[in-house]
Amino acid sequence: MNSRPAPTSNSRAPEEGKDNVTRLSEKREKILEGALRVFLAQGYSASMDAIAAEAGVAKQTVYSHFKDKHSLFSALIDRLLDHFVSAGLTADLLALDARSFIRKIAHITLSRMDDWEYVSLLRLIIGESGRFPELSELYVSHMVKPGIEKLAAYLRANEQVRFSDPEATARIIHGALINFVILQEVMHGKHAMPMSRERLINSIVDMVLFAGEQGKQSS
Amino acid sequence: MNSRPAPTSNSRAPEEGKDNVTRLSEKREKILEGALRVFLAQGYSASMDAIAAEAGVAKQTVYSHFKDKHSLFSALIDRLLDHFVSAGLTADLLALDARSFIRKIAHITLSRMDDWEYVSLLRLIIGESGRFPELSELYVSHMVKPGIEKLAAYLRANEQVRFSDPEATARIIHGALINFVILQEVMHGKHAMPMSRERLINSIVDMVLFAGEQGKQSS
DNA sequence: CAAATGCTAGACTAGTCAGTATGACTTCTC
DNA sequence: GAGAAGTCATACTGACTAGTCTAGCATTTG
Repeated sequence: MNSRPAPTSNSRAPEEGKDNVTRLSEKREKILEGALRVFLAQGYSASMDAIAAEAGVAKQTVYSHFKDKHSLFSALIDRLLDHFVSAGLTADLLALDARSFIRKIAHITLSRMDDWEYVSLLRLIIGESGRFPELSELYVSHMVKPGIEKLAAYLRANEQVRFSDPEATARIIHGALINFVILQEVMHGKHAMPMSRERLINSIVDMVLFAGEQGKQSS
Repeated sequence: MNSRPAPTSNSRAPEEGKDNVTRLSEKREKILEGALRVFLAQGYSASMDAIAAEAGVAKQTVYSHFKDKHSLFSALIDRLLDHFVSAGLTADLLALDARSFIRKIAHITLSRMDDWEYVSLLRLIIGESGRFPELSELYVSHMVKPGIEKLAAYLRANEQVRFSDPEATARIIHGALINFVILQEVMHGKHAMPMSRERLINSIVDMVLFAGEQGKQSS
């Protein structure tokens, strides 16, 4: 026993034309991609063997790039958060009129319902917010806070509407949208309580604009 | 070695005055209470040894009442869901005027932020909604759906307000409230983005009433 | 060529965990 | 008092896991 198997022809492609730095981060990239699939599917309890296998990489290689499981997990979540942050609301939206602006924001937020990675990330961050409070705080401060602040800034600056408390109003809009994502997709509620995105968006837009109109009259 | 320790004086209180059924369910109750504390604190990955210890019961006793870990977990979540459902909105609230009604609903919903068990349950159900979709569906159909339907029924029936889509409006109110709980407590966002409950509630009430008022005028 | 670096497969350590088995103790019922 | 039912502490099995170690292979660099 203990027969060492025939050394599998360890063929590695030449990979010419790539400098050291690129090649250095190549394996790291593969590991993060494998970890993404496995962690998002199975949660933090996923095994390091499964991650290495999914990444197509030896377990030792994982440990040569990341100190331990916690580090890998944190690095992955950081990366994912960065990825989704960059897809936030851009400056050109601010030129839109109030109705179009809110519609657009709502559409962008709800479009993430179709993104398995986003839905799984949401579930993972909320689920592990007990064990990894620093990650959920990162989510709040990097994704939620800037989004709500930008929305509030728009509501405060726009001439067409006036609210007594734009920050709270922004939270209501955001909460209605994110909770829809959580309820329908994260918690699989779309069968038990179906509702089209358009219906929700229409109601939000109407409600906000009515209230913003009223705020102007009473000022 | 392998010295069997002196049989600890297995003193059991007489427990007179309790019939068989009561005594039968006594251990089960202790197990569920221990499981509650441990599962809510550590998630599904908590060990059965830890649960038995927390319940003050032998592990074998746990397995004599529950087939396996999954059964115990499901039974516990079922029970917790029942517990929180019963504390929902009661019939006497329906007599309130629109402003008071919405305030009351909001206060009740947000008061659960102070309940460690509720916050942990929310985190647990969302976090395990990948592994246990049936539990999150139970949460949706037993807690969320009835609540939103009652709220929508009120909004539809009340003479003081009129909405083009009461169901969607109810979802907005519910989403704004629950998301506040998730953001502030479940995800520990209350330090990064503090906001008083009263501010949120005032904005929700104003927004809904303005919109409900407008809906009447345009009909 | 020779050293260095990064990788691979696989064995290994030390520990945990779900679930089962054992044998003894207590209480109730007949 | 005998048997049944429930419980207890403890030990055990088998599987799995995080992380380490070894020894060898491939490529780059000096």
